[in-house]
Amino acid sequence: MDSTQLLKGVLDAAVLAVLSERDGYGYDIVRRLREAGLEGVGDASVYGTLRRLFQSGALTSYVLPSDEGPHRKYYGLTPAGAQQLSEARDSWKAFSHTVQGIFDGARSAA
Amino acid sequence: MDSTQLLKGVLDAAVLAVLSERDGYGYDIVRRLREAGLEGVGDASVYGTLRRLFQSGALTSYVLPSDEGPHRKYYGLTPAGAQQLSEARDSWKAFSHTVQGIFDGARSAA
DNA sequence: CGCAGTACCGCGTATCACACAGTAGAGCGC
DNA sequence: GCGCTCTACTGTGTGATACGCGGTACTGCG
Repeated sequence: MDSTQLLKGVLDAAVLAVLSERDGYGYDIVRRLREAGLEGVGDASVYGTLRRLFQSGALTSYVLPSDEGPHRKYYGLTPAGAQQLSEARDSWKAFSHTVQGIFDGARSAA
Repeated sequence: MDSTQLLKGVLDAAVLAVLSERDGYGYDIVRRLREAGLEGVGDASVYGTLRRLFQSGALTSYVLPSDEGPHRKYYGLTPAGAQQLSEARDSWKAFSHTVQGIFDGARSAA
């Protein structure tokens, strides 16, 4: 199974969710997502998502120097981002419920 | 929210699930999926999915005449298809659990 | 005969995650 | 000082796939 396709439409929300806990920068977010179970997530995917979310106004960003490497570009949720997270969460809930229902309706390989 | 993206990676499994109940033809499957809650699913998406699944060996197909319209191309699961459904179901379970965990970890716009 | 409903395709498009490669700063060993 | 590794960010091209739109074709009805 290719969870790549499953990820679509969820990565945005996952990034927003992770950032709602606390601000973070790209490299850090990748780590956090992987620790959360999205093990296969590619770094380029996350950076791309961050750019998209930022451009759509869901995120703010500010750069801070680091003591162990190049500067870090931190991202945080805007109110619009928080709302988007909320909506994504609702969508996810409805969608996952629907899909679950379809699988439950299927008789097969227990 | 665009459930289009969420659908990716799930439509295959949804079609397999619906067919595990009983064989069906394209037009019918579209209706069944919509009734199951996937309201926005496009017919072309389903036909494309059926073709793909058939070519990958997950489905068999046979044509029957209809008394109220053109012929119908019925599809049914092969053993490989049943197994793919089973795997997809497992993937879904793990994935949805992970995503749920990420949303639960987020504090936000309750 | 035209029209609606059923049934099936094909083509072009958009989105999105990913692999891969490249840039760059900081600290380490030699 | 040089190369190496780790941290950190970015750009390009590719593949998968759902969708919109349009087209074909058969049936029954007025």
